[in-house]
Amino acid sequence: MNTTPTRTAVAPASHGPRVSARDRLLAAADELFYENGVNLVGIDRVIERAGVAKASLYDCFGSKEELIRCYLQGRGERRQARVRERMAQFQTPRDKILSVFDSLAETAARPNYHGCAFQRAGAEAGAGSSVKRICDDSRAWLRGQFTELAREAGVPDPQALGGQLALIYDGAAMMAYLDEDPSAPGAARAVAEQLLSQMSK
Amino acid sequence: MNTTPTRTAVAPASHGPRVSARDRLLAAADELFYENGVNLVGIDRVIERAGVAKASLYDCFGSKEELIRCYLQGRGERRQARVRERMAQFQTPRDKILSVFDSLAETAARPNYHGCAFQRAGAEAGAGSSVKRICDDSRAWLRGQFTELAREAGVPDPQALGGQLALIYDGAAMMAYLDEDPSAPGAARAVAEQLLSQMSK
DNA sequence: CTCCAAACAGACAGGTCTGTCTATTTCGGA
DNA sequence: TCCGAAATAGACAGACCTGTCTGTTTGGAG
Repeated sequence: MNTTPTRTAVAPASHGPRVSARDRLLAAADELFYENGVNLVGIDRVIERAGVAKASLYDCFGSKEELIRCYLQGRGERRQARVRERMAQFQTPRDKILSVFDSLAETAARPNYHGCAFQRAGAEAGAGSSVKRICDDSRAWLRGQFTELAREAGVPDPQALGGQLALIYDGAAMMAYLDEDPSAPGAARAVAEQLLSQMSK
Repeated sequence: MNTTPTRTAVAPASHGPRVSARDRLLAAADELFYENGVNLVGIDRVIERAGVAKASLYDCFGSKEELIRCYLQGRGERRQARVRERMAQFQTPRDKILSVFDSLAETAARPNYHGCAFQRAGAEAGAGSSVKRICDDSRAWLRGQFTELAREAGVPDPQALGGQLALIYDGAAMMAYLDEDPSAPGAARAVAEQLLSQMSK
């Protein structure tokens, strides 16, 4: 059900529902789940925000869990795009790595920042759930990027440095969220710089 | 209500209820809230685990929120004791700082580690709630310790270094939890060492 | 022994949650 | 114009949630 194109994804050009119920549900879920946590937000609030009937939600997604999965998938794809776009503006592995923290700084500076969606959803989800698996995938992707760049930079132990950079990223996201401290990503970037300068010697 | 000594805190030496209902409730809450998150665990599960009547819970604590507050307070006091004890075994500010990460490594290596209780509860709690305030207090205490030690170490900007160390601690706790990676605190300690060695030059 | 506070069991209220179901409306394409 | 898919409103079931209340039992202090 979650792969149904739902009539016309492109604009119907005239009256009728501007966007499909599926897209409105995803937009509402993205706001509500991210702002309040997936467990605290009920189906009723989502469909009310989306202006959609409950049956439509279950026709489109089949369950709340599947809606959460799709919400996180969208977040993941958008983060990947943001990070890749930033990285592409730089040449050296070192600058590409640091650009990830600039990307985080930009995101965390937004007034309605509520931390890393994958940290929060992963912590709320049960250990073996499919939601947790999606969070794990996104986390592994970012860590993999760091590790790959560390390898390209020619450091002696790319896996170790990749893990450290991912750890710093985690800490910055958490601190920016819980302490409402938008300077955290900048502090994390400074730590990363020290790690990189030390490594290159 | 939450400060009532409840009959006899010390062992009644004979039959009867070994420990007070209050203490059994706190022990049950400590396990269940920490393992599953404060929002996912209902009152009924707590009283069932504690072997206590529901009325006793509301006599002792008045509300679930107050029980959560007391649960977090206990966690905070125990963490403070652990960290202080570790730090006391070392002389230099540098070694005291690193000992905090050793303490975290020990905690995170336990099989039922579920991350930092204050990170998780703080993320689940609403922005202005009293639960969030307790989490903020514990986080501020740790950050303050780092900053104070950085000051004693004579670094040029103790606040900045204190924040960076707290950030690394956050990242290590998160990564150890979500990725089930018990090596994270060790990696964080290595980052801290680099920060400290660089600073001292 | 008597009294009182603590703890007990358990029903109950009122709300929210996920998910199902019925019956109706809307709209594009054949 | 007519059919079928998509969407609609809204009732409903069954479970769980927090919190209140009634009435009973227990055990130690005076």
